[in-house]
Amino acid sequence: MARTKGDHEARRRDVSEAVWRVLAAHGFAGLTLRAVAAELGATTGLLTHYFPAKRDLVVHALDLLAERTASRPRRAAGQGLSALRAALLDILPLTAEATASNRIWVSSWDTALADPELSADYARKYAHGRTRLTDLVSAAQQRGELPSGDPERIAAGAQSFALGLVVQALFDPAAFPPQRQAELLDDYLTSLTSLAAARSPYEEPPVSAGPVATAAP
Amino acid sequence: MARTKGDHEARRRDVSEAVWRVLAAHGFAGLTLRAVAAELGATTGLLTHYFPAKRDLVVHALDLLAERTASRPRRAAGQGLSALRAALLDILPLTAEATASNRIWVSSWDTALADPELSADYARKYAHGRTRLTDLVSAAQQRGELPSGDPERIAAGAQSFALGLVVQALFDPAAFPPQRQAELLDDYLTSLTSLAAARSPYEEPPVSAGPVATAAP
DNA sequence: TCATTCACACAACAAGCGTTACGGTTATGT
DNA sequence: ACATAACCGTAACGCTTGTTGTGTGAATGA
Repeated sequence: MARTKGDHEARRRDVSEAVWRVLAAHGFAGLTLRAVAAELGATTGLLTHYFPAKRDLVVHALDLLAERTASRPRRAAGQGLSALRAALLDILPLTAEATASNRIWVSSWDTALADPELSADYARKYAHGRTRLTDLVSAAQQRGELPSGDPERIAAGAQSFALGLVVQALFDPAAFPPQRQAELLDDYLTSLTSLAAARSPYEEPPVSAGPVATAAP
Repeated sequence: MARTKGDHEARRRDVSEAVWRVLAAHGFAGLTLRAVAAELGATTGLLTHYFPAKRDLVVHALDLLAERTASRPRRAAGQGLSALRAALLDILPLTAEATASNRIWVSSWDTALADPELSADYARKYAHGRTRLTDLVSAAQQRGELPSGDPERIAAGAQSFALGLVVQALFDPAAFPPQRQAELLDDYLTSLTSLAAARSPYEEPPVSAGPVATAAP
């Protein structure tokens, strides 16, 4: 029935992997059907056979990347705080593979922010990640490894920290080798650990203070 | 000498501002000379008159954005920890203008990561920001408002936190309104404040632990 | 075995891109 | 007042892009 005895879906995976390679090397600006075809050692005919349009190609590649990232072998996690640490480490570009994934991910933000539908999709995705982290924070709190405090807020902070570290490490891998990333993360977790349960020991003026006005059009 | 009595440089600023508007609305994928010209109410002839090529147009727009961001009115900063807080707040998308700037900035990461020269430029830029933060951290430490500890590391952590919060706020402005961003930042600063000077109260296996191998090709 | 169907190469398409050339208009220096 | 040069609209160029159509060889099912 087919030249390659091939699964239809398996070929689509091959194509998506070629998309990843092109994206990791040249970004979205360099993502053309011909570039993907060349990377695959094929022609655009193959691509259009498996994907009706470029948009579908990209969507499938990103979906597959997310899925694969979610289901990739995660590091051995203990319980409580240790599990939180493991989850955050799994986000960081500590390996070549994770670096490529993160690079693609960061690159896709341009496209995502320009498309409201995609943007909402991403927001949902990050919100989901936050609830996952929230559970881990709660568990760590119940074991007494983290002081009390709104677990959702702590999780949001942790996600911010990890996300920002990803970006920095991508731009300056020399300044942020794996070990340093882990050190910085541990610094962060340590500061969470020793956080007094009583809120804010110092008082500051509200955000709107200063010469810059608060948002709102 | 000219149709508009115009400063040459002033017109170039006008053009760059049109570039910002197009970028904020449609991202780099939607940045075409014709789109910029339309946004400006002019034609591509004007653009090519002021910029020899598209690349120069983009570079100038981003340079100007960085310059303007650096020199925009900053919120009243106190001393020490308060100054650090102010500097970090100035990064966040708390105003409509800052949101647009950050959105453009994040979008440019795709292009930047694909170009080694630009990438190095960005890395230098962030490194510079880190040294600026490092000074603020040192000052806060000398006033006893922050526990001792490598100020450079604390600054790197703070920058990561702010950067990640920027990204989250861009994708989910509803979940991260200005006040919440400030709360999360204050949470972070509070945790720094109460950080015990003695290092890491908990012990963990090294990074390379777990099923995932460490980087290095 | 023969018709069919899948898998893909190949080639051509229109649309949109950055860039270039040109020409008319307007303000300026002399 | 006149030459000059800046300003910028107009239009065309060649190229690349995503997409479409056609054709061919291999595998399949009857």
